[in-house]
Amino acid sequence: MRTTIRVESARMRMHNPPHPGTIIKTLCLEPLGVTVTQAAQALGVSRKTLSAILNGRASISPEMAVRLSIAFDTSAESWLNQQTQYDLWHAEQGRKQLRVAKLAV
Amino acid sequence: MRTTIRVESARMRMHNPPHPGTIIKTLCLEPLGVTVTQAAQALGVSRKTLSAILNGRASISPEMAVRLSIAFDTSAESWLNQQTQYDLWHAEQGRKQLRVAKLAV
DNA sequence: CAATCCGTAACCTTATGGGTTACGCTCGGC
DNA sequence: GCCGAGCGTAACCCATAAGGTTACGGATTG
Repeated sequence: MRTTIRVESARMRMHNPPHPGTIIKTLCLEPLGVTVTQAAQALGVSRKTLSAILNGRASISPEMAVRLSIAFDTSAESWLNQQTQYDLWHAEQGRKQLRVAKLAV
Repeated sequence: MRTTIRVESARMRMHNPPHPGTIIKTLCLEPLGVTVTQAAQALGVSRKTLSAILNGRASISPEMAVRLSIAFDTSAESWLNQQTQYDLWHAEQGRKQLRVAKLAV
């Protein structure tokens, strides 16, 4: 079974997008009744690494996205895109502080 | 007659996506006749930093994506997505080496 | 009480983005 | 032929961050 994760479009996004770890917890682990320890072992990473992601203290790395895609039969792309949206939103918060000249009109 | 069947999915892309730096060079700098030095100054980064990106030795960071969006009047998201696709393709190359157990069927 | 589960601190390694400085190469104009 | 502009990049520094191991304390449960 393939799980489809729906991501809001860039234009509709006005609020802080959730950290991907939140999605993993609520849409993957809890429905399956899998503990963090079990999931970490299945993913082949330490409990600390998974815990950091679940609690928003670490990002989804490209390799982790592939691991998630295997464990939960999803697409690695969807996980990485969620991380991208999350990172982008935070980067946009500092847009006005950047001193950048326009090169194209 | 020989029939070529093309199978391509998000999970296993056939072609190595170009590094975002290639896009910047060919679609942004060259058409505008802007030198690397000029572009670096406009973007507010060092020549070394931009050069590393243009030559595929560094990634597009979220902040850099916002800088590019200002300088070239594009969307930061598109730049970051290009980087994501690039990273993902390389991460997928090591998929079989990962020891991951399935948690969902 | 004992066993789990979990967050996380402490500590280490590796990787990477970004800055500065400096070197050598190439190329075009004078 | 000389000189400056442009460029790649090495060397070196700093900060951040992912990932690992070990260990601790708190919460929950049999």
